[in-house]
This record gives sequence, C-alpha cells and structure tokens, in this order.
Amino acid sequence: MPSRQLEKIYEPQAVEARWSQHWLDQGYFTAKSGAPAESYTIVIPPPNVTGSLHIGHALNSTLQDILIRWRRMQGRNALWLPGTDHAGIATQNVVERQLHEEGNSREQLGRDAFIERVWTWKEQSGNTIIGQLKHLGASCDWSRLRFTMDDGLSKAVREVFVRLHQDGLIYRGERLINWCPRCLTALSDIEVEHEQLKGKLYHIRYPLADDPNTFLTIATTRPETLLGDTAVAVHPEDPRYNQLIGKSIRLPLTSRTIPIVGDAILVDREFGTGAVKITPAHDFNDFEAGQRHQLPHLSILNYRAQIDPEGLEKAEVEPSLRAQLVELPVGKARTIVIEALQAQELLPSIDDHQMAIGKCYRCKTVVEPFLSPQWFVKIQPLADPAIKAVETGEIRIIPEAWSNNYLGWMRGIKDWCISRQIWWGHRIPAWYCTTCYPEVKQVEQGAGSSIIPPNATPIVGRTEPSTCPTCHNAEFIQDPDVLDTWFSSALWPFSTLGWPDETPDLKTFYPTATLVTGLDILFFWVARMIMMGLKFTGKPPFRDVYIHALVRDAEGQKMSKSKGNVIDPLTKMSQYGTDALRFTLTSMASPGRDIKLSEERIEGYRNFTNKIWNAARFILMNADGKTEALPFHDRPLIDRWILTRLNYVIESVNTSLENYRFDQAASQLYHFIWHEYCDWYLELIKPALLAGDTPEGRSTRHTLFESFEILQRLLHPLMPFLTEEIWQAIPHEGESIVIQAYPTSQKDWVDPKAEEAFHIIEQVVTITRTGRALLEYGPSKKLTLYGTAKDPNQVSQLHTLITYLEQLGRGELRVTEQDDWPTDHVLRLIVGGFTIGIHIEGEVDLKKALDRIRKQTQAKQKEATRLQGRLASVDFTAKASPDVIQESKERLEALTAELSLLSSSEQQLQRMV
RNA sequence: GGGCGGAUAGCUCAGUUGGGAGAGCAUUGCCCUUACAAGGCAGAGGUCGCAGGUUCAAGCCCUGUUCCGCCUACCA
Repeated sequence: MPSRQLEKIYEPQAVEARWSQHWLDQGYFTAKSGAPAESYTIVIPPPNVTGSLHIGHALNSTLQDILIRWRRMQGRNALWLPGTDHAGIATQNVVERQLHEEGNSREQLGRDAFIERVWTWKEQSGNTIIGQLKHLGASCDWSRLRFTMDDGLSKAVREVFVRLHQDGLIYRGERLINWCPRCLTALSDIEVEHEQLKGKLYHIRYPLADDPNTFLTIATTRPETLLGDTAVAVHPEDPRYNQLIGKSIRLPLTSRTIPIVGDAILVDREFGTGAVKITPAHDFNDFEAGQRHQLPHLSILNYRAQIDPEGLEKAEVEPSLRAQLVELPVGKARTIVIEALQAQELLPSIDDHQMAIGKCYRCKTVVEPFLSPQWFVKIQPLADPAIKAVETGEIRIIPEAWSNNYLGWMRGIKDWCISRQIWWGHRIPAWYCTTCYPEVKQVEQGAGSSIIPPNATPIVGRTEPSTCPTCHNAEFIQDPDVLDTWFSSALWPFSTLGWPDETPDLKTFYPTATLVTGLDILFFWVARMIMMGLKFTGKPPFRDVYIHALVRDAEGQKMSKSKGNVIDPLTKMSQYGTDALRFTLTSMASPGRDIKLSEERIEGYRNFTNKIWNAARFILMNADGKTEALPFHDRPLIDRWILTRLNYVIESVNTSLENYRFDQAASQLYHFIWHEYCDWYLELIKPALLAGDTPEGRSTRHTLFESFEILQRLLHPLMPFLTEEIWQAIPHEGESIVIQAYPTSQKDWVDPKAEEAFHIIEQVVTITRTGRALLEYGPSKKLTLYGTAKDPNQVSQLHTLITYLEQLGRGELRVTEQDDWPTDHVLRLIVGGFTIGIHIEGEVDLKKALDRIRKQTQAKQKEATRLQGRLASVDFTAKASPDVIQESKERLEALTAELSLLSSSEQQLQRMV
C-alpha cells in the first residue's frame, strides 16, 4: 500500500487535463453496438456550430454527464451521443457579418461560393464548443460525433421530406407568413418573439362612397397599411353600422372604392370604433377575413419592408403621395401617411395603446406579415399521436408541470412553415421543370423562391428527377429554399444513429432514455422530435424529458452579451476548478426554478473540493498502517455508525438521481461528507488510528479506506476529476473510477444501535462544547468533565462511550452514578437525560457566561410555555394522534428538566460572581 | 387576454403525504486542537408577501389579493 504525499491545496488544473486525456485515450466513453447490457442513451441537444460554451450549456451538459456516468457505472451500455447543429439563420448571419467587415456580401459571392465559405469557417472554428465540452468532463462518445449537415443526416432529412410529401403532409402554397426584412426569410410562428410596447391607436375617417360628407371612423395601429385596404368591416349585429353593409367606402389617399362587409369574427364591437379596416396582405386576421369575403390581396410593401412602387400603383394611391412614399421604410411611410390624413382632416384622434409587436428571434428586427409561396408541414396528423404519448405517460415530462405547456401548445398547433429563403441549410428536395415553368431559370441568378409560381407543381424526390412527367424535358432547377434548421433537429435522436438504415446502432441505442434540455426549446425541438420520432420509427424518441432551469446572473437577469452580464463557465472552471462549477450548477438545479448564479456559491463549493482533498490527505497519512476486514457486526461502534450512515446516503443519492433531483443528490453528498464524515467520523477515529497496531485500529483503518473509496465512487458523476485523482491515490482495485460499479446500499450495513450511541456522543459532545464556549475555554485547554444520568442504563452507556467523549470533549471525563460533584466550581448542563458538568478553573468571565445562560433559559421557557398551552388544550388531547401527544409530553418533560437545571446553574454562577 | 411559477434568515435558495422553521454564503465570539484558516467550535438572525377560511394544529390545504418573473395569444 503506497503512502503518497498530496499537496496541501487541491490544484484542479493539471489534474483535469491529465484525466481528461487519459479517459479519452482509454476509450471509456465509447459505447458498443450490440453489447449485452441494457442500453442507456442520451443525445446531446446539439449546440450551434457558431457557438462557444456558455453557462447554459455548462448546466445542461453537467446534468447529462451525471446521468451518463451514473448509468455507465451501474453497468448500463451508456451512450451519450454528441454533435453540433448547423443553425441555418444564425450561422449564415455570422458569416455574412464577416463578409460585411471585408466589404463583401453573400450576393457578391454567389450561392455556391458563399456556402463553401460557411463550410470553411465551420471546419476552422466549428469545433470550439466540442473542445470546451471535453474540458467540462463531458463523457460523450466522441467517436460518434455528428453534425446536422453531414451526409448521413442529410440523407435522413431528404428521406423524411419525401415521405411526408408522399403522405400529403408537406405542401407548398401562398400564405401570409412571418417575414424578417433583415434576414430576408420566412420564419415559423415560434421564431417570432412578442414584445409588449406602448403604441398608438389611430382613428381614421373613411368617407362613404355615395355620401362623401358622411364618414365611417375606423381604428388602427398601422395607418400606413390603409393603402392596402380592400374592405372595411363592421359587426353584422351592430345597430350603429349594420345598415352600411353592402355599401362602399372611398378609401382615403387613393382613388379606390372598397366595400363595407359584415364580419362577426374579425370585429369586436367594444373595441375602438367598432369598425375595422381589412388589409389582407399585411395582417393575419385580415388575411383570414379576406378569404371569408373573397377580397383581393394588395401588398404595398416589398421584401425589405419598404413601400413597393408596384404596390402603390395597384393600390391607386394619389400620384402626389406616391413620389413621397416610394421605397420608404415602413416606419417613415407611416409618418407621411399620418401627415397626409391630417391635412385632409381625416384623423380625428390618436390614443395611447398597449400592443405587442413581433421580432425575429435571431436578429430582433420587427417582422412583417408577408404574402409569399412557402412550404408547410400539415401538422395535425403528426401532433395527435405526440399529444397522446404525453397524455398516456409513455413520454414523461419532468417536472410534470411543463406537460401542460406542451399539451396546450400541441393542441393549438398550426401548420409549420419549413422553407427559409437563406442559403445555409438543407436544400429542399424539390425540382421544377424549366420547360413547364420557364421563369424558374431566374432562380439561378439569385432571384429566389418568389420567382416560382405559387401553384407550380414541384417534383419531389430523393435525387434530381431525370425527366419531367408532364413534358418529358430533362432540365430542372432545384427549389432555392432551404429547410428550417429545426426540421433536421427534429430527426436528431434517430438520424444520428443511422436511420433510415436499420443500423446496429439504431437497434442498440434507440429509443433513447432521457432528453435533457431547457424550457426555451420545448416547442422548437422537443415537440417536433416527438412528432417525427413517432411518425418515422413508430416509437417515442425518448422515455423522459427532463427540463432544467434557465441560468441567470446574480440579479436574476437573463445573461446576454449585450448586457455584459455573462458568466463565462470556462473562466470559472479555471478559477475554481471544473468540479466546483459542476457541483454548483448541480446543487442549484432544483426543479421549476431559474438559477441565479453567484460567484460566492462557486467559491463555497471550491472549498468543498478542498475539504475532500484534505480528507484524502488525512487518510493517506494512515495508509501505511495495518488493516483487518472484520464482519460488519464485529467492527467498532464508530465504524458501524459511519457505514450505516454511508449506506443511507448511497440509497438516497441513488433515489434522488432516479427522480432527477440533482439538487438533492448534491446536498446529500455535501452534508454527509462535510458534516458527518469529516466533522464527526474522522475526528472520532483519531484515537484508534493513533493507538497504532491494535485490533480496533486495524478494523477502523480498513473501514476508513473502504468507506472513503465508496464515497469517491458515489460522488464521481458529480465531480469526475477530483474523485478520479483521489481514487487513484487511495487503496483501490481497477484501472479507473469511470468504469467502476456505482455504490448500492447493503442490507447488512445497518445498525440502529450504533446510530443511537452516536446520537448520545453528538449530544454530550455538543453540550460540553457549548459549556466551553460559555466559559470561553478554548479547545486546547484540557478540562475535568463530569457526566451522569437519571437512568442507570444511560450511565453505563456513558461508560462505554467514554473514550469518544474524552476525545471530542477534550478533557478527562468522570462518569458517576449520580450528581455528587462539587457544588461550586462545576457548571452543570443537561441534554437528553444526561447531566454534564464542567469544572471551572482559572480566571473566567462568569458574568458573561451568566448572561448567555439566561438568554438560553428565556428561549427554552418560551417553548415550554407554548407546549404547556397545547397540552392543556382539551381539543388537542381529544383529537390529536397519540404519537403527537406523547411526543409533546416528552419534549415538555425534557424542557422542564433542562430549565430546572439551568436555573440551578444560574444560581450557582450567581454565587460565584 | 389566457396559463404557469415565485414571494421563507442580510443574500441565494431547500422544505415530498399538515404536528418542534433548515442549508450555503455573509455575520458575531473563541481557536493556527498534529487532514483542511478555502479550516474547527459555539452563537446571533425569520409575525414563512397580505387578508380571510378549513383544522385540535397551516410555510404546506381552500378562497381572495398585491408585487415579480416566465410562457402564450389575431382586440384592429
């Protein structure tokens, strides 16, 4: 057994680098396809290739790593599959920004060169985050690293698209969609972030066509879209207006006349004036109303959200106004329109109004409803089974409260717009015949998808078609759009394992066990994985979805670069050690609550790592002594006690992890290691260790090594580096802690009597120390102590525990049958039926001691009074359970005894003062 | 507008079938006791947001209410 000297303070840096590399070299994280053990799979939420590790990743990855390391140690065939996401819009924006800085643009480069540029950049810096995950200790199977745009995954994407199209679940059509005028692409509904802000509600007078001196006043938040109005609506049952239905309005600022229609869905009689303009091309509600009344669409904005000259013409806007408006951004156009209306006295009032506007989730630009041809997934048939899977509990969402969120969204789900007018991503596998649709040739000049007629028939397939089924031509142009990034992410749990091929990996590791993610991508990602997984594999992609908290800064603000409140996990890792950061995040991962991360907390757990480190040093100091493994029941009292406690912690940590209560597991380990193992056990065994080669010493030494080794294994998933370093230094069997068995509780390691005995030690030692503190006797001052109890059994217990009590009480203990100790010069204290006396010697500030005793007396008196009141209550004695009554009685009895002794101590001190 | 969560010690948070209010950090006093001063020991500190209700008993259950946060939504 080698004795090894450890440094006085734990220095994580070198340790982490060494083990990190070693684990990879040994291939401990590589899962084996077809291995006999039951598999346990987690697929990583693939971080963006553009990204670097932020604190949210650190939390997310730490929790996954804990689960994976724990299951691996339990003997499961554990696979944690890593990878990255191409993150269409986000990545394209990053590279475009680079180009911009070089005075270049993607349009100048052209599509192919631009995509090549993105790939180059991806190869160069795309794996930054992978390296950072390794630093964190993430035990991913790096040999299976995937990327959403690698060949295998791209094949899966095409396969899914083609099959959905065959099933009639993908269609192309012209719809009003959310459009980002900066990214120049369509967005899905959930890619729009809504923001509350103070806006204005404009009241505008529309003259009736047959009576220009009579006006119908409407209310709107977007006066500039008036130019695109194609009707005005009132409520059909509104007596103020319903006689106007069927008549016409002269649309201000234009030479057009538009109808007045009745619409009970669109119009809320209580709101505004009860009359509303209908602009089908610029508002989702109006679009639907337009369909109900067969109104034309009149788009007055171009794809950059500027006033479109062609639109102005079609809208028959007054020529003088046209010149002012052409190509103006929508905001400025509003000002002009308002001025024009005011000039004609058509704008009687402007009210303040709370409203929500939508912003692009990638670039925060205000999105516009925009009419354009797009690809959609018909979602209802996919959503129904996905709803059922969660309702039946086939998929569990943890914490369960989020299930309602999921179900609510799924039940109201709308078709998913999956086409994006960007270049970086999976190109839509649809082609158009250049003979049938000659205009599509312009696509190659970069004109984009708007060139393709909305009702053109695409040929969808896994590869480019050879001949057109209509005209037998063989020349095609592929649809220029790419798929929403989340389309490929939705396939992640099975595409990464080889689907659509029936690979051994797919058979071994699918369905996966647990998905660990944040709430922010429940709809973007989780819901869609469930739908796609059920549709294409017939199985739910995972059993459990664990949703963890969002990490905020110490003030509770969302961390963001612009706010400058980002806590960089890598900095903290090098400052305090990776294990300290991991443990901090783990301990704060309580369900349903955001994490406000503070530096002090990390520092506190850094101290914890050091505490464990020093316990290891202490243990290694004793590594040369002889050991003897005795059967549990023959071991010394304290050994039996600590093993009983250890057994309990093993059980509770396992249970906590089963229930995804990472916070509980962390606090159970923290409390046990620090406050039971170090504070009491290591202190209590010192006499036995120092006594040299005695039977007790040999057994204790054995228990010490054994329990500490188990503790390292128990802690390993939470603190992988520290535990490996210590485990390698202490007596152990095996080559690495990573692949050792996770501790399980043992039936025979339970001794309630040892726990009782320890409880006596704890009580007596604590009261002795309290006495010392009262008298201000420092721990190094040896004292004469007395001990007795009313019950003779308790007295004999004191006798058996005398060595422990002397060790921690730091004095010579005289146990007597009764309190026949000197009346003066002994301070008497009572606890749990025991009376403890401390001999008063030397100069002591008795007044101070007296004050503090009085304070204690007061507190106890208060409690006693309350208990007396309760026991005197007739209702209580009649209705409370016998156990509760008994407990109260015992507690009061003990309090009374303590109080009487305290008062005699008080009198005694009074005499001495 | 709807839904959800939170409000407990100076700060950050636990508190799982309703019965003596807890932890970490910070703080006070004593102590470098031979693993650890990034430590040890002993303390101080709370009308559990507010108001009602159920109960012998409420941080916990019910009703209402205030403030904060999140999700969601087509009041133009």
